[in-house]
Formats: sequence, C-alpha cells, structure tokens
Amino acid sequence: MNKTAERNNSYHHGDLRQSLLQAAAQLIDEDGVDGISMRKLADKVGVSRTALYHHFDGKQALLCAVAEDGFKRQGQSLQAVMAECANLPARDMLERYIKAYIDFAVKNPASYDLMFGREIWKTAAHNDALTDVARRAFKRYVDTIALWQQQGIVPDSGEPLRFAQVSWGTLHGLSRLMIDGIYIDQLPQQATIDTVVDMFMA
Amino acid sequence: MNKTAERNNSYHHGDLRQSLLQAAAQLIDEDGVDGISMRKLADKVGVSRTALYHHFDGKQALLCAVAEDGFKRQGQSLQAVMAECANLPARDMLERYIKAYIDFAVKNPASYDLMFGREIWKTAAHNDALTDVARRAFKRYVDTIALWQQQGIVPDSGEPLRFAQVSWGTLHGLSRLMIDGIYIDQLPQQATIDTVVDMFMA
DNA sequence: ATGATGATTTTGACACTGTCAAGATTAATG
DNA sequence: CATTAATCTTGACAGTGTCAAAATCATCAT
Repeated sequence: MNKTAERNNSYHHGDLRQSLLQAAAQLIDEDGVDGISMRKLADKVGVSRTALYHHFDGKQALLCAVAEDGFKRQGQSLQAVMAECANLPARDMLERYIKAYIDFAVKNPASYDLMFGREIWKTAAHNDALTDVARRAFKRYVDTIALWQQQGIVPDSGEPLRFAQVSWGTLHGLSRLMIDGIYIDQLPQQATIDTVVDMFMA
Repeated sequence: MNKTAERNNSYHHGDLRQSLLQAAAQLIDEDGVDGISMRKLADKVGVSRTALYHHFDGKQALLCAVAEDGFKRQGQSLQAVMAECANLPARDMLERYIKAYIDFAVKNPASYDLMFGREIWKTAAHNDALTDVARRAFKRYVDTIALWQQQGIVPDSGEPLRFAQVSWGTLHGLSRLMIDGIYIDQLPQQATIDTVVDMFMA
C-alpha cells in the first residue's frame, strides 16, 4: 500500500485523487480548460473512464478542486511577495505586487482562466470549499488595501472595500486581456505597470 | 424567393445565415456560450444538423461571427453615449461612459463573455473580420482617451495608449467580475463607479 | 421550356464526450 | 477466514462536432 508511489500497477491505484488533481492541472496547462476530458485524464493516469467518479462528483466538481488548488498557489505567491517587500518604498512595493499578480496569470494562464472562468462560478455557488478559499483570497486583498490606505500609499476615501474592488478589477482585467490574447503585442510590461502604479497611488 | 420572410417551409430556407446569427445570439443569452450546440441551433431554425456548414466553416467560425456582431452593438452603444455627453462636465461624462461600458456587459453577459472569451481569441488570429472589428473598437477607445487627455480630464503622461490599456483593463475587469458572478453581492453600482472615476481623473 | 450548372439542404456515419448502472476486484474489519 | 466497504472496470446511452455522398432546388443559357 505504498501511498507515495508514483504509479501502482495493482488494481487499486492507492492515491488516485491526488494523481488526478496533478494530472488535470498539467493537462489544462497543455490543452487549455476546454481541451480537458474525463477520458483523456483517466488515460493519462492509467485508469478507467469512470474511476474518477468515485473521487469527484463529476467534471465540474473536479475542475472546482483544481481551481481551489490554483487559489492556494496564487495566495502563497502573493503573500511571499508581500513579505519580501514589507520594507520597500511605497512605489517599489506597489510595483512588485502588481507585477506578481499579473505574472501569476501569465505564467499559469489556463489555471487563471479556470479560477476566474464563467463556467466554474455558476457551479461554485454550490461548492463551499471553492467559494471559501476565493473569499479568503479577496479578504486578504482588502486587508492589504486597508494597510496601504493607512500608510497613505493609496487614496483613502471611505471603506477599503470600494478601492479594493476597483483596483482588483484593474489587475484582473489586465491579466485577462493578456492571457486571452487580446493584447496581441504582448505589452511592454514595464511601461504598463508604471501606468497602473500611477493610477493606484494617492 | 421571399428573402425577407421570417420562415420559409420550402426546401431552401432563403435567409439561413442571418437567421442563424440571430438564433445563435438568442440561444447564447439563454443557455450561455457553452450551452449552445450546432444541433440545437439547427433545430431552433428548423433545418438539418449539417446545413450550417454551408454558411460557416464550423462552430468556431459561427461564434466568431456572433462575437463580431457583439462588437458592433457595443460600439454603437458607446458612441451613442459619447455623443450625448459631449457637453457635460468632465466628471459626469466619465461617469456616464463607465456606466455605459459596464451596463453593456451586465445586460448582455453571454455576448460579452463570448466577445472577450479565451476560446474565441485563440481562433480569432485566423479570422480577419473579427480581429478588424475588435481592433477598430480599441482604436476608438484610444482616441477617446487622447481626447480626454487633451481636455485635461485624465492624466497625460506620455502616449495615450498606455492609459488606454490600463483603464480599459479596469472596465473590462470589473465587467468580468460582475458577469462571472464573482462579486456575488451585486455591487452598489454608484459607489463603485465613483471610485473608478476618482481613479481615472487627473 | 428545357436542360445543365451550381448553390443549398439532407441523410448516414464516425469518433468523441459526460455519466449512469451493474459487475469485478481488492482492502479493511470482524 | 468470512463479511463488508471501498475501489475500479465493462457496458451502455444520449449528446456532441463534422465529414462524405446523395437529394433537392434556383438560376440561367439555350
């Protein structure tokens, strides 16, 4: 019952759920969210078509789990940057954070597309694990904004929630435009990020 | 050969292409972009499964055509607002424009999702009609920004392109967050829009 | 009007998808 | 060892996009 084995050629796989999540993330980053199929996924893991249904309630549920994982990875990435930049001058700090947010999207385009895709959030209403992790992520962002408002880095007119919503909209929108291939000429990052910083700063 | 007839129960439909586009837009706004299928569409128009392929090179091409139509409708809507607001004070004008942009997305969520979806822009690279209309739409927006910079409404630091990219990112991001159901508590529009105006104004 | 030509639509078929039900196999527990 | 519960497989079904070949119709030169 070697639980950590990469592959187990016995009847029982032993660690299917985790293998599926891993393989799914990989397949998604290769073929895109719509390119994934239960059957290809089953093949890749070396298991039969319907074995997946004993670990997930269907394709949507599986995708929700992958998205959940994406939120966790994004959270770690952003919190790491926050820790690194705590003592930097305001402008540099903002710049680093913005760059980090966009970088995550650009480097994991399919994951980002899945995490914030229309399809998943129609299902997500009934998926507590996913809504919880996403809500926590946004809450952290609002707290960050509140902190920046206290430090006078960012305009402070009333609740942090408003500025958080709008500035997150900016980061999210830019990320989407890039990974969706709408800015064909992949933006000269630096100039664009400077503009965002100007727009955010008090 | 009644070309303008709503429906023609003869063998030849007479106006299939247009009927398809119309029915597709309607189906998409009911069932979402992923809910549409060639066969349902054929049924709705009263024609056989593969008749569509004589008017479009496949599902992707059909969706591109629908998206193209969406860009035209959005363009008309925004230009109408610009015309109405030409003489308003700067703040009101910005507010009206921002509201109009978001309103289009919220009132045509499936169309907007299609127009700026990841799937379509992978195909769009090979679809001149779509890329052209989208490019023209963005060009109009850049011109609008240039005008606002001249009028001192919006910060003017260098090329209008940069500010256009970032501010469009904001509008696009907010729109997506709303129609994707990520801001569950449908934002109190006014407060949010005020924040956007503050962020944009010089 | 007649027959040919080309545009349009249909039927048949194929491989692929998500998912359910019933059975086979193994692990865990008494 | 016998039971039970977990896990995986095979079979099946309706639905999908799309191609090829045949059927139907409109148009137009003769």
